[in-house]
Amino acid sequence: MSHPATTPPAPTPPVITIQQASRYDGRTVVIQGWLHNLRRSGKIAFPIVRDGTGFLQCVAVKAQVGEETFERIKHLTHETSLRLTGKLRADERAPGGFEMDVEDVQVIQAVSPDDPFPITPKEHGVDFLLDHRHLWLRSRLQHAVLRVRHSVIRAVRDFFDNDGFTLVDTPILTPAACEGTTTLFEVPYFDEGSAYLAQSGQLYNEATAMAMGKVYCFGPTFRAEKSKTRRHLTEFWMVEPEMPFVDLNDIMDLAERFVESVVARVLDERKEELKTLERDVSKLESVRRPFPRISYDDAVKTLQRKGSEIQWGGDFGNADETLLGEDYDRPILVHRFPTEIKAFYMQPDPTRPEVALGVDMIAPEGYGELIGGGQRIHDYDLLVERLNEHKLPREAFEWFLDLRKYGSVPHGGFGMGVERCVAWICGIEHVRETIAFPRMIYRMKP
RNA sequence: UCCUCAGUAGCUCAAUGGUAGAGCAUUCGGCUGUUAACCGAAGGGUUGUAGGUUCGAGUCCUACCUGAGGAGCCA
Repeated sequence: MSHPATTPPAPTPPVITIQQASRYDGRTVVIQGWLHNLRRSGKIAFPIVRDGTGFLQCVAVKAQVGEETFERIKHLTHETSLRLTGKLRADERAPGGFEMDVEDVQVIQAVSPDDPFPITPKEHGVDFLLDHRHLWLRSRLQHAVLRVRHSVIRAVRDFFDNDGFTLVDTPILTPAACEGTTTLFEVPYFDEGSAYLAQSGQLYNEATAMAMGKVYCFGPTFRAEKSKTRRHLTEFWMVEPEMPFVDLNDIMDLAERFVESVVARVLDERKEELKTLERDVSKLESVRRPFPRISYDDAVKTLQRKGSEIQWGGDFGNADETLLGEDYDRPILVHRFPTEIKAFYMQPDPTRPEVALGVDMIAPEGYGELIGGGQRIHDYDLLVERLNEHKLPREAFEWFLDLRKYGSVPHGGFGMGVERCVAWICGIEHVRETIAFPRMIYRMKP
């Protein structure tokens, strides 16, 4: 079937993302996105469009686009979805360095003026913003935080993948308390009665490490504790490496290299976002090995000198962690905590059984504990003793004891909460902004 | 669970116990380089809920509801 030759069709401009704008300088392109803001005067309008990859200032001059198109642009409402055609041009006056001379606008769905986009350019309260989290995500700061989070997660995976670790994900539905300490979310589970949402993958990691060598798991973690602070979520993401044939020093070495590499990666990949967040990047550039290593004993003395009420044997409060971290320009490693305040599986120091071979990494600037970990008990009899001391049901831990029966080796690892890491790197107050849909004690919607 | 604070227009906040107001958002008008644009006008209210004190309550008292910050616990 043939058509009579008429005028050749006009070349269709390429559809590009805002991120690609610099590669199309001087060319006519199509941008698909949402109207972020609109400034206008009588004969010129500046629609600012976002498409998920960035923000682009556009310019529509009445004399160029024509009366009818200009009128349509003038009345566009916030967050209307649209397709803009125009020529890209480098311009210092535009916030992103590039702007588009609009030739045509096609509205995909217009936001009704009777029910305008609720989040305005002015300030809002936390309650309102969290109720509208599904829309709040569109704002510049939230967009920047989630892009940093994405880079952190990629950096975490790349670090372990390139360091000889195998990803072995651990179950989210678990039969009982893994550590017997924190409160768990209970869910009905067929004839078995109840299952509990995982609060850590570590115990399973100890099994997979004996099968695979160096392993890590990376997934959501659940704590049903009624914590109500800027550092807590009930659902958060945690990465947990576990290694056979290592001691506490090896674990601290790994934690150091790991955090250094994650921070370096974000500095490299997310300059724009850190700028949007007004993060003082010099505070991140100083995050280089080696990190100071301080024993719990010395940490307690330092804290007492600084006026803390802490006594040897007690755990650090948030104020203590801030006090400890404030003298350093990088994270610090505090090691060898009193055995009594640590989990049942912590390996005691053979030269001083009253302290355990555990380590916490405390972030600077008051962000608190970033990493917690240490060496695990590898001796069968000692582990049985600890289970008894902690009044944990032995039957539930038979499989865990098996690991000490069939070729046990010294081993250990740590866990890092992704949200605390992202909050620290971004320099934001509250972990709730570091995850798309935060789950907190009094908030589960949207 | 405990302590502290807050709730007024769609949003952010004012209002000595005496007529509920401003900015933003929305609508209309003006403006050719704006940067949270600006200027003028309009519409928009059961002051979280229930009770109480008072001639009179957004304001004072009691209880409750909702939320925030912190403590404990933790990453």
